[in-house]
Amino acid sequence: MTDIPPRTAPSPRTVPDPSIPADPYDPRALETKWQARWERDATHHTDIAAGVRPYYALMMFPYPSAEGLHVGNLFAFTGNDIHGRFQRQQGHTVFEPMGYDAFGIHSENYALKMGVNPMVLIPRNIDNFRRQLKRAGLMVDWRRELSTTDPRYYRWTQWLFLQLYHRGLAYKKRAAVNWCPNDKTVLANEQVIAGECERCGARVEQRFLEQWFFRITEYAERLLNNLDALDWSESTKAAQRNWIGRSEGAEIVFRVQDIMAIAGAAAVPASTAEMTVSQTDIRVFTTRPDTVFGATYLVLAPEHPLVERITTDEERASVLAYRERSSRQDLVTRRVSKEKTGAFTGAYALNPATGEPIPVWIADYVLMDYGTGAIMAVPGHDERDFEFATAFGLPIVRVVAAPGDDERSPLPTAYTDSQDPARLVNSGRFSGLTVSAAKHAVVARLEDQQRGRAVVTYRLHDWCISRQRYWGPPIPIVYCDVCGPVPVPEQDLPVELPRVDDFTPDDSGISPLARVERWFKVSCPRCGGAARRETDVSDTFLDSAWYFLRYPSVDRDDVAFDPVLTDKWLPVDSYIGGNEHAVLHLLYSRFITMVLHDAQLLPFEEPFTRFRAHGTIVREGAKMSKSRGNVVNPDEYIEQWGADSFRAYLMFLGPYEEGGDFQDRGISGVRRYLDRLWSSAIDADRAGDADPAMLRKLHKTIRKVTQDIPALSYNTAIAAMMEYMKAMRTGERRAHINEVEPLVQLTAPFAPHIAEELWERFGHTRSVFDSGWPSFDPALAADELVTMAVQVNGKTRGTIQVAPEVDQAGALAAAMADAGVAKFVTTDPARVIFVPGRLLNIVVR
RNA sequence: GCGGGAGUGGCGGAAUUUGGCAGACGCGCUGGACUUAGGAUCCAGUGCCGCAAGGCGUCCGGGUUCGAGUCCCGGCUCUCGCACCA
Repeated sequence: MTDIPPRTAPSPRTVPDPSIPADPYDPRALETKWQARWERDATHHTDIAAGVRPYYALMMFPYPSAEGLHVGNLFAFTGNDIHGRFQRQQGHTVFEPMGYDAFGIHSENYALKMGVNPMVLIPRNIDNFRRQLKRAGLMVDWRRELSTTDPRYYRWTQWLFLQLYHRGLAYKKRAAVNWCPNDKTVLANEQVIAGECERCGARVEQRFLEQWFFRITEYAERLLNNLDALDWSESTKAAQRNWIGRSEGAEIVFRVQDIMAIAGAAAVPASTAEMTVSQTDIRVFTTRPDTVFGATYLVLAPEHPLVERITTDEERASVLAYRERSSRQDLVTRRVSKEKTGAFTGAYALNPATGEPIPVWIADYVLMDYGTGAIMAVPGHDERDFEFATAFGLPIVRVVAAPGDDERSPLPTAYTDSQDPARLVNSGRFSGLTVSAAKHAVVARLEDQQRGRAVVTYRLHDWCISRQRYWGPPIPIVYCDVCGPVPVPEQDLPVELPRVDDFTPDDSGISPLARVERWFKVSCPRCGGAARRETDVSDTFLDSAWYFLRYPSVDRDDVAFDPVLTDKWLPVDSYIGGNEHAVLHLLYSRFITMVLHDAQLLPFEEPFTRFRAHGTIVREGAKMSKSRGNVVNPDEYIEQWGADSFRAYLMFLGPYEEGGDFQDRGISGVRRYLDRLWSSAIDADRAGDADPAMLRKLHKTIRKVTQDIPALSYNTAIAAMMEYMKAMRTGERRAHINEVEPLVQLTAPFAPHIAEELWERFGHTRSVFDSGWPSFDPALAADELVTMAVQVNGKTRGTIQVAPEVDQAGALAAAMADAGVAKFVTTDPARVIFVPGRLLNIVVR
């Protein structure tokens, strides 16, 4: 910080300085006073059971890092706090809770580094966070604070797991995970930065481990469709649509030729509802079934289960070698190098459209976890297939053409147009059809032949919720040799995390909890025999996927969330948070809410009625980072300028939903505003009447602020108040109390401490937040005279002061009386454009 | 590649919803007042060129219109999310 702090108290001098008021604005003293007063008077306590007109104003709860509160946290919380305080002044009972998302790998890694159990560290971090948050003057009901690491909380996280388990939405399967060979641990996706471990920088490997999953894909369609009706930031909805990644297409069956010649394979046809599938039929997914005549080969993902069965003896060695090579390659290098590699299996499949045999390849450009893990390659009309076919000399056939294209000439590149002028060629009876018509026709034909069907595929995967780590809620499952996996009975929850000294992850890929025998050795809840606990813990995102349900019921140990309170407070009226959680947290929360709705535990299926993503703050044009050393420490600024100034500056520096540039110098502007508010209020004239012109200005300001706050246009709301302040003080005039008092109420959400103090000094005994909100009189907010722009041929040549209801003739007369205008009007106007109250345009030829 | 957002003074940003005085508000800067002093406070000015009259100005190029930062067409740049997704 380079700025000189403002003087808040008289300097120690022998002669009193007359320019320093006897009673200056002293934010430090006053903020301490009011924070204590709020606590004493329970000003911020929410009457959960009996409060009227409930309004749930929620912000994403923080991860309590050891570094303390980040300015980004405070930006988010302050924005929510202003909204909440405003709603309270509108007469709502506002609930603005705070909690801590304290499980997870961040905390655990930090604890490992310090060599202290996170059970010890986390409470310290939380204490520090709470101290900082209180200093910022948030309207939080601290009695309802929660931490996800509290057994009273995660007991219900485990309960939630069981609800999904009982509904068949939790299952276990082997899956690829991120493995850091250096830290010997599984990493969450978020812990992998550009293919490297975020802690040590080692290249992350793929490992296959048994994992617990939630069947979120079963909800894909609902998660997608509901978005349309949600009042959420458009960018967030777009990110979710993107993530869900719905695509319409077809599944087509290719029969592998000459099955009996392949050793060990038995062609036993099995019939499904839609089509006949034999054990070596290859199902592919395509969004372009219209191009099936151009499918000149098939590609399977290297790890596709059919590979072993169809590979011929001659090709076995090279196929296995390729498979081995690609499995060692981590996902990231695979993405970086887009060079096409692959191996021929020796097998051929019949193209159901042409009847021709086409070769079956494996290649890592086909992903096992999307579609069916197999594609029909149409090199003529897909860029990747074109590259592959070129690299391996496979045939390229044109089956779509624009008018005028030579149907026989070789394609220089893949022709991927599927819009109107493009038509099918070389496609038998389908030639001549448009792409969209052909899609339907081809699928219909394949359905008749039982060789295909229309399907919808999603990019969304099932949610892997298990973590082979220590710092999380243990998954409440017990494995019994006799009974198999048995859920822990609800009355036995929580399954408490044992306190251990050594929670270092090891090379086994198994949770550190697997070393705690006294903990995992249990008897089977069903048969009483010897059994073993699940030693994986659940993903942090599960903790945060339901916390908003817990706040109103946080003092209840008999239920996760009380139905009556839930009905009263939820869904959340206003949710504010960062767009970095646009997909994971917000999608998981929606999913969990839908599941609980289906289980008839919640009357709604969307948790957040309104969501707004706040922007990010940069500093002096650059991203804040520890390495740059340009991180804003809220404590320092609050110390120097006061919490009120800091809050107001954060809200003023840019549009809330975009964030902005934190410039150290800028904070002095809002501080000056508060200084002036202070002195105007202290010196306010209590005799006589307010200036009518000023009252008109006041009512306009009230209208502007009242409209801007719900829209989160905090920067313009503050600008409007500053503008009013300037008007009130022009020519060093003394403001009348009736001009200042409502301004204090308007300022209150932004700068609560100073507002309370001034409100009290005005003689009120109750909190300014229970004083209501100034109303504006539209008649008063309207001007007596308006300034209209006068243009000649579209160029502004002057302004006129007229009554708002003046007609065209009146405005024209007034305009022509203006010499500056008249001199441009040399002939009779050819035309006059009149916008009442705004503008007059005189058109001369 | 797909999708979202954005380009406006020296700087942060208003006005884009509904086409109607571009630059609100703040920072910074300039001048002045008060003052022993000022990095405090207060007053005035501040888009660019020009003594002025006036001209020019919202990423670039077209268009619609009496009138375009705002609408339409084409392009450029930045930014965020997803990405060999078939």
